[in-house]
Amino acid sequence: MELKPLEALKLWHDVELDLVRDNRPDLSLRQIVILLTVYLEPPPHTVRGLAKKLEISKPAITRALDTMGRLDLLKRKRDESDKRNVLIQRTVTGSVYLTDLADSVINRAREIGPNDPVRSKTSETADTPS
Amino acid sequence: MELKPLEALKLWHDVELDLVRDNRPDLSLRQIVILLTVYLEPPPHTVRGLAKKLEISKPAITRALDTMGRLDLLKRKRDESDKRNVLIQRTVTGSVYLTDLADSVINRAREIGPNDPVRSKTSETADTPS
DNA sequence: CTAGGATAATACGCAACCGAAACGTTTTCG
DNA sequence: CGAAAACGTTTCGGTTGCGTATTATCCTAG
Repeated sequence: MELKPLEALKLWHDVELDLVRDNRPDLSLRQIVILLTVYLEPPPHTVRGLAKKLEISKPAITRALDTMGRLDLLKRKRDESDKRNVLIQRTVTGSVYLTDLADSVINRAREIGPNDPVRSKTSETADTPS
Repeated sequence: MELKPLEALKLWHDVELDLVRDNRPDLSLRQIVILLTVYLEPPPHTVRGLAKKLEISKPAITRALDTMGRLDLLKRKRDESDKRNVLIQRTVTGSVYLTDLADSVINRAREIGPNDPVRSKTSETADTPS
């Protein structure tokens, strides 16, 4: 898939705008990366494993699990074969969340191609003061 | 441009991972949206205009301008014709920041197409405990 | 069965963010 | 003029995030 710089930035902008407006719980960059990793890559996922792979500190992972667990975006489960480990698992709510994200990316990407990158529907809410 | 759900999520994941790892100053979702809007849409940009368009509160815009101004990602300028207004302007540093972001999106998007969505180079840093 | 290593969680101090409300300045309009 | 509106900023109280350092629990060797 080929993109020009302005198209790439517009895509990014449009999707992030969807995220901001739909005011879902606003997750930090780290949290979103963790969530996506858990859902995209094959289990098992542990705190240490995620910390190493994503280059995020372990406490940051733990806190992210606290927050996203509270939001039911994923859940913890002790590893019974080695009780030091915590396995991070997916939830239905998390799947829905990411499905929505994927939809946003797909729809915004679809608009990109045959479009003038400058004037989209944005000019209807003018940025200039009245 | 057409994307499948898994491809969309993988693209999002990969780019966000670039952002986390390159540890640039980590901007919040709102901040990135503000930054992108200022650079993608034609000026002038005001606090009130951005707040309305992005559905973000005015104090949040002000704080974002403080932070990103400190990082030299954009700058303020009083509107001389109406001194109540503050015009938000671009900077070289901000352009570089977004150019890097665009590069990341472009490169990650290029990898998407003819690729197996499951096993990429991620498996070399195994997520499983040793 | 005890010492050492590994894992996740917690404590602490700090910084940043948020929304609502209040404020100071500038412009507009009666 | 003087009052009202518009604009951006600041203040307030509260929440959340981060990293470093420490703790509690569990496994594994010797």
